[in-house]
Amino acid sequence: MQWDELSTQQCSVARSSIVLGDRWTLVILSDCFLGVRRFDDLQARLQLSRTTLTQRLKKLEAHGVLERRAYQSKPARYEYRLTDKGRDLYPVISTLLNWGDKYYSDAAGPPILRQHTSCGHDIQPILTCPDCAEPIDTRSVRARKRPANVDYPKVNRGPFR
Amino acid sequence: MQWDELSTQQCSVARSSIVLGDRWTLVILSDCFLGVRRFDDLQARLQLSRTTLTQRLKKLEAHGVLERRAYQSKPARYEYRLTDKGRDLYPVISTLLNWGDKYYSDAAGPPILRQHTSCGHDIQPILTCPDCAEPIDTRSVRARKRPANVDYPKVNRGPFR
DNA sequence: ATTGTTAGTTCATAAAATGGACTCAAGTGT
DNA sequence: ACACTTGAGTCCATTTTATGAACTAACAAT
Repeated sequence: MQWDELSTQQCSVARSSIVLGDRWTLVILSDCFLGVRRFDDLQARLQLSRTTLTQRLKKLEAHGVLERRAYQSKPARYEYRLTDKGRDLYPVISTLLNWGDKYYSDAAGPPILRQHTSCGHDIQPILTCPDCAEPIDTRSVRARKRPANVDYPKVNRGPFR
Repeated sequence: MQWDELSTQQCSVARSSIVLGDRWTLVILSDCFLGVRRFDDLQARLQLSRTTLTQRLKKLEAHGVLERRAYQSKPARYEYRLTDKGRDLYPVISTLLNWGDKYYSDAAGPPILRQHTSCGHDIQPILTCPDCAEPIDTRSVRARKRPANVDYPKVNRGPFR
């Protein structure tokens, strides 16, 4: 199977991966969350080829994660901004950051700190249950297919029922 | 810059991306969290080429995310299991799943449900502050470089101070 | 008139991904 | 005894992507 046919899978991770599971894409988004908006800034900071950057930005725009908008007209210049859909990726980037902080920091700790503005602490956000507020990890969750429904395709993913 | 030189960046997302920011890697891990352990099962379920799967598994093993272990010896057969470091990626996969559920589900809802075993609800875990327990999004966190320290390299990442 | 800035494109080369066949070491069926 | 199957890969030719360096268009500044 080709990489981009993966979207046909009934799996949200697979579908998300089409957009995000590419070289450079996650780092580009990370920079977007840090406030970088311009082509040349992204290129200079990430040191990826301009060709690849162009392709990634087009793809992110096509998927509605970034919006390309003119910030001046003579000459026409464009910048890239996160859409609401893009901003909804914050938890993904944030948990990825947590993991990198835990396993790849030097002895001085994480290079970038995140301060929670309302309580003032430097934090590593955690996953919790929206119902009971308990912290969530692998073992506290059980995955299962959604119930069969005549009107919708049967879910064929998962080694379980 | 080549993709794998990205690790030299002082950025936890960049460092994590070397391991995860590749085609197929996130979906492979997703399957691992669902309990898939064997080469042929992964290959059949994901429909990626055997060559690519081999490379990805080797890389994940090299980075300590998966462990390759024999489950029988005549003939020798191996399976792949998440290590503790790999299990720590659950929040990344889980938030990715949330995002896919939100933007790519059909009208019948998410194809796979996650039940919180302790409270019984089907949930989409959320990010919260470990100190004050408030939900976290982009706007509630301010990023900054760690304080300068003579013994450690200065952080050169980030468009801010 | 020349130089600089920004957001790209073009093109040749290098690196990855793909698909299909093949291997190796057993185990199973007839 | 002989063919067939299983599982975890490897090998190789072809196709697809990525890389790097140079180039362009549209203006602004010196």
